[in-house]
Amino acid sequence: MEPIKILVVDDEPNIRDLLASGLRFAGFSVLAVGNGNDAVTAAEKGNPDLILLDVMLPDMSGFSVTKKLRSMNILAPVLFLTARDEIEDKITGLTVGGDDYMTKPFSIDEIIARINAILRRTKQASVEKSVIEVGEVRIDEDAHDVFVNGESVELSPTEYKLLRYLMENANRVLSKAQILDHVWEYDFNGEMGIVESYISYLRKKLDPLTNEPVLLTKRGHGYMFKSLKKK
Amino acid sequence: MEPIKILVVDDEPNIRDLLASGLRFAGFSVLAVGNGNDAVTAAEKGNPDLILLDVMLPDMSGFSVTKKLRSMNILAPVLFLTARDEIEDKITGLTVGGDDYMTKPFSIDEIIARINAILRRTKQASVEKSVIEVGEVRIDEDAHDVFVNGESVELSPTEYKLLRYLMENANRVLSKAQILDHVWEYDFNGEMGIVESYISYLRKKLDPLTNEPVLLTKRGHGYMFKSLKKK
DNA sequence: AGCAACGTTCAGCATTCTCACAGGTTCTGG
DNA sequence: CCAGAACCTGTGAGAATGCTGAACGTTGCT
Repeated sequence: MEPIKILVVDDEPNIRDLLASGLRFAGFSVLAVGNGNDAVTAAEKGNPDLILLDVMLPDMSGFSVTKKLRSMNILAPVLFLTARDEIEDKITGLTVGGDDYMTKPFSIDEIIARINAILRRTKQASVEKSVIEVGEVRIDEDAHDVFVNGESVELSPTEYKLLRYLMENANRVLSKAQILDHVWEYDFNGEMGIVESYISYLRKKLDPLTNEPVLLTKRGHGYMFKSLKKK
Repeated sequence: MEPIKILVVDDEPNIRDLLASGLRFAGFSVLAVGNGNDAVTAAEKGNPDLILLDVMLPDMSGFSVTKKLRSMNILAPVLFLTARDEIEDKITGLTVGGDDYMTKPFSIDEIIARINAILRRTKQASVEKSVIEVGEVRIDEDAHDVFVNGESVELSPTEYKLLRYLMENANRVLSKAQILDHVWEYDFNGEMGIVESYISYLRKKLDPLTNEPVLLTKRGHGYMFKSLKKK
């Protein structure tokens, strides 16, 4: 099976590397460049399945890059990255086709979820299903719905992301640092205690509906989503 | 089968030697350097499978090293080492890919376990399975779960590490000094009586579930995990 | 503006863990 | 068979870790 190719375009090396290593670890084949011209060249040669494109680039804007690509008949969907206070209005018009956009700062897991969502929509086969089901809990990625034994559960955005990350790694201990790095935005500067808080929130919502606790504390190591049956 | 190559980067010679000899004995091919510049050079030439990287280096931080490596397209996973008080502030963002981190002081066996965990997740080949099974006892390294004849047993972190070390060396006598060196943190300066205590704890938890004692005392020599069947 | 939902920190509480110690038990050499 | 060595294990103090409710600021919605 061919790996899915992603072209990452961001001028900040930190963000670029963060994205590259995160996406590579998630199984994508990644090519990363730092400006618009290189992006066009790389897209032409590399024929990526998706382009992760910062809107603010040193030489040309992400819009121009997209326009140029389209005129060259390169139709890979684009996931735009933009700072929170930058022009959200102008972006909305651009997310035609399969495109989408995200604001910085983001969490790496959220980026991957969006990428998968886009690829799913643009009829790429071989992309994982939009439903994650482990034991008694089921998540619908498209609708952002969570069900426990058929009963719907309302989760806040952060609760949802945390649960998804834990379920994607079911039956594997995840340290608080790993959870923080994957679920929270990359510029989060707080304490790990917040993970404990959110684990607590999730338990309060999930445990009344499950036959046995699904979120286990592995003292000294971290947390684990447990299910008897394998995924 | 090619040995797995590890690059060790730490400026304290004691720690560096401890790591190097411990990892060599565990079967890895080790290259050890003392600063960030040498690390970059060595990584470039040596093409290691994993990098053990102290965050505090004399010339540049572990972050910069990683950044430099990534920009050179050296994608070996990194296991960061950091003092316990440096942890809380700047550790976030480190474990995005397959990376992980550990706090100093550590135990050498714990380092090896983490290395294997990372290698298991990145390259799936040629790395031992995450399950250690000897006789009636089974350990799941990913979940940190312990089963005796199918029944789950709850162990504290130290109990778990001790049991793992004994099982990795099943049917071989281990002296208390060896156990102390492998299982306890390298700056532990207590008495060996602690080993006796933890052996006792383990027996109290394991013996009720086994058909015959698995932890044998070799008076005057040490302890041994015994199993009739070979692993 | 007012309100509700959310994210974040913090402090107090509870639990668990580590480790030392000490008295008891088993083993071994002479 | 005795004495000393080696080992076992209960007790408890203090530390580490984790849980949770409360408070507060921010954001978005009506």
